Amino acid sequence: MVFLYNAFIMSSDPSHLDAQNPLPPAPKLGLIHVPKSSEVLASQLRVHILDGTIADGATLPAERDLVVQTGLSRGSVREALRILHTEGLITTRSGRLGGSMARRPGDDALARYIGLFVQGRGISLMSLLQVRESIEPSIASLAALNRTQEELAELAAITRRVEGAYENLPLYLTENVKWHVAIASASHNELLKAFITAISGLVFKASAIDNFASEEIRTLVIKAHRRILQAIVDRDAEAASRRMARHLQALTKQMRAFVSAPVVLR
Amino acid sequence: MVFLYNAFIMSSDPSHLDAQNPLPPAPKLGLIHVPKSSEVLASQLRVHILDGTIADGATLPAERDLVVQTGLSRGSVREALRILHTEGLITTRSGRLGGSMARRPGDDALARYIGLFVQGRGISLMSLLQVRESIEPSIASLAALNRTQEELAELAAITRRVEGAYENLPLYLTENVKWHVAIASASHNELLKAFITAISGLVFKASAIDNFASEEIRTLVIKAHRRILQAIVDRDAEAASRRMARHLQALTKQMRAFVSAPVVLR
DNA sequence: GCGACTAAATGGTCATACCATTGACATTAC
DNA sequence: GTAATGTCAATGGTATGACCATTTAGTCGC
Repeated sequence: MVFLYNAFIMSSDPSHLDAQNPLPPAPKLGLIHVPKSSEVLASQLRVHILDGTIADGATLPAERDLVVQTGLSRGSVREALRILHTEGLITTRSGRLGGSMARRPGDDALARYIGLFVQGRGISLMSLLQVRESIEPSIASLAALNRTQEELAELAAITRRVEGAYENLPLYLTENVKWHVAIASASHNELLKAFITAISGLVFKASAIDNFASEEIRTLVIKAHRRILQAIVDRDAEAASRRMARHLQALTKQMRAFVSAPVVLR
Repeated sequence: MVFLYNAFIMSSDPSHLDAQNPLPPAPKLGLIHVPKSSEVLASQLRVHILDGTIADGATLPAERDLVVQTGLSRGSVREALRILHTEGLITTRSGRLGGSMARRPGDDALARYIGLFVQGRGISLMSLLQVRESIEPSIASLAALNRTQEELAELAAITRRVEGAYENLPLYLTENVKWHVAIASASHNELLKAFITAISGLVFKASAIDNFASEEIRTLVIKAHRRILQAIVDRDAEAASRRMARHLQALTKQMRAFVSAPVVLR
């Protein structure tokens, strides 16, 4: 950047002009964004983490090593690491054998940012439920097509756990979230799974405040779960999608009263 | 933290024991996570930005002011600001009247993290197309229900622009993305809009590399756009959803050949 | 009035020192 | 021998102070 600046000064200096060779017409220059040193370093490391050059779980050089490798100050190096940490691309530990460890972006990181978006924009619970109704029928459909035998066993297990938690409302709600995530896992679409993990978590947090899941509702939910599971067992994608859609419509109907307020997170 | 540590030392010191009053059974202690000072500051500021105490566009105190207000070092303050910047919650400018300006999380920030997730996890184009097919029919349906008169005009305009770019492939592709985003805007669901903005952008980047949009395909796309738009004009949610689903299925079919490779971003 | 210069405010970077945490290794007590 | 204990080195966390770079308000000269 310093170089660019000096070059500009020089080219503006008339003493450098040669009357026989006037300057060529000034090239059109766009806005120049001068990146911060920490951002440059973060970008380089990010590329290597994302493309696997730095494998998942591998440790990055120590901060002081990065200082000598890059020629930057320790503060700049630390800011770069802080960027990557915020992006969920590294974790950091103190102490001997400490350091920064690379990791692939996970559902949790994405869920966190979706949460920031929802809270910061004041997204209503209604909108959240619309999103859920949009994507979860497809998830059920994909799960019916793609589920493995192991996932089927896991789905049966979590379905039973939801039923077993019938009397224990907090447990029931958390198991319920896990049920939806388990279906998403069986869809074998990681992005949809990440979305539904985030959405379900947010709906849970928002609805756990005014706990609205009456016994009657819980009974209906359990019946719906069984029917959806059966469709997935039968590899009946169409039925899985349809039943999931009905299930969510029924739930949304029950939540109408709370639905206009923006989502509040604990 | 220092206090906790000292207290623990003291309670281990036998000279403090009273034979008549033996220590009560040790209370169960969980893992203690000691947050970094920068994270504490970032959390506090984040809350205020998200809940609007620091309004959108308001400028935060200067770094040196935060130093005196918080008692932290400038490095820690800067790391906190770097966290918020990475989260998309502030922008920063140098110079007099510079500083950090609060802003609500936007589609761009969320799209960026979805991009990180997709690239870092090696999500395939097929998966991306599945997500698009999951959510965009619902978006079309909501758009049919919620569109305003102004949005209708905008939709007609962008539809014409796509048609006008028929011969200009790069322009055609970017206008095509805008068409999908415009539909999402009309749905009045900000989260779905953010999702489709991200997904469309990723599909665009991935497919712009092997440009596969033949003339034949473009002709079909334009016809489909018109029919979807008509359903939205007619407030026919069911038709809008159905036509969008068919449209996307047709597109996906055309992309089959490329679909197994992971998404590569430019 | 208008341009050029100056000064001040602010973020960006660097260097250095020291504290805090953690785990390997040696030492000691039994 | 083995387990408890202590020591020390590696590493991240924090603080200070200085200076550079960028941007704009204000001032001066014409």
